[in-house]
Amino acid sequence: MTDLARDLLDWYDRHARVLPWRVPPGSGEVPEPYRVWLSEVMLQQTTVAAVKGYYERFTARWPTVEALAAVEDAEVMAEWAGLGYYARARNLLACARAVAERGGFPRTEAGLRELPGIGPYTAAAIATIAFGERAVVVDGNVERVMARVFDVTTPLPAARPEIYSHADSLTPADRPGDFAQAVMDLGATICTPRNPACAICPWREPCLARQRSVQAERPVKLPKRAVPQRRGLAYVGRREDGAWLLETRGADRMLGGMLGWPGSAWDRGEEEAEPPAPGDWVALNAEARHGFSHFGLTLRVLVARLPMGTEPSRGAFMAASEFRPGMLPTAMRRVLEVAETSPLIRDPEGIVRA
DNA sequence: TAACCGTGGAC
DNA sequence: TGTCCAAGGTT
Repeated sequence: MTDLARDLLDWYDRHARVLPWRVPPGSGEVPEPYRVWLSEVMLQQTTVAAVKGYYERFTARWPTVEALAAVEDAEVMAEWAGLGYYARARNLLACARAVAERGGFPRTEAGLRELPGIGPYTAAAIATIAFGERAVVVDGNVERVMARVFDVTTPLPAARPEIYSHADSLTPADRPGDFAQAVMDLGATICTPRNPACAICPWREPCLARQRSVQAERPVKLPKRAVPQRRGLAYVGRREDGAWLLETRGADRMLGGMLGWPGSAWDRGEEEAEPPAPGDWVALNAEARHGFSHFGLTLRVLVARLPMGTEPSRGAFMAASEFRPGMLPTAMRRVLEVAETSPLIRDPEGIVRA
């Protein structure tokens, strides 16, 4: 083991973050593969703070991969709502069912890599954290830490092979899982993107970027292009008994698998779409805005109070007692907030009485 | 390779 | 208010 790895493990033994999916470092305990896998998938491009509540709810409802595998799609998607990147939830279910079918998780990085939603990072992380395999774990934290310690000047993402070899050179055969988590903790708490706390870093002495005072400029990244703006429209229909007209979005669309309001496509500049049911649709003045990772979206909102017996051409009615705004992805929640400024939606029964 | 795929918090 | 970004994967 290198001196750097030893120094970092010593630091980790004293400063490891306490997280719901972790066991204490150096305890000899190993967390269940199911919990490691679930946490790693949730943590893909997502902050620890955002994941905690979702992780607790998922593990409380579904304590094993077999339990999760048996759940209906819609139930899991509703529980995932708000966490984003919904392909993760679709792959999560596909993976759970494959694992349940084969009788457990593969115990090697290569085996894990075959499963849906498990890429190079996640396969390495599960193999090393849950099974103790020596695997080279490279996430955004590791990229930043290695780029600084070795003063990598090649811009990301082209620097990935170089960074991988640096991480490989430091990863020990003993406690490789703790080492991987230690680098990630270092990146999350000390070697942060902005204002790194070099003064208290266990790697402050060997760090080349700190020696050269260029740590703020590492890693070098290629500029990303500006996000375009798109428009569309959404229909929020509510029946006189309070039921909501919703559709499950196709898996090949944006927000695939999630509940949403029927409306236009957003990708062809189309602001027109047939209403999902006959009725007196009223356009509201306010628009719903939402920022996605690669475009901004503005939606016109049309609302209608629909009579009992209405037969929708798109979507289906969901009883008011079954509906919660938390089942919706955030963009659709924004549409709902705008729609609820109209009494037609906010209080359909009041209209009936009037 | 590069585009696509969400969200909320920090600054 | 705008920008950046987080334990990435898929195509």
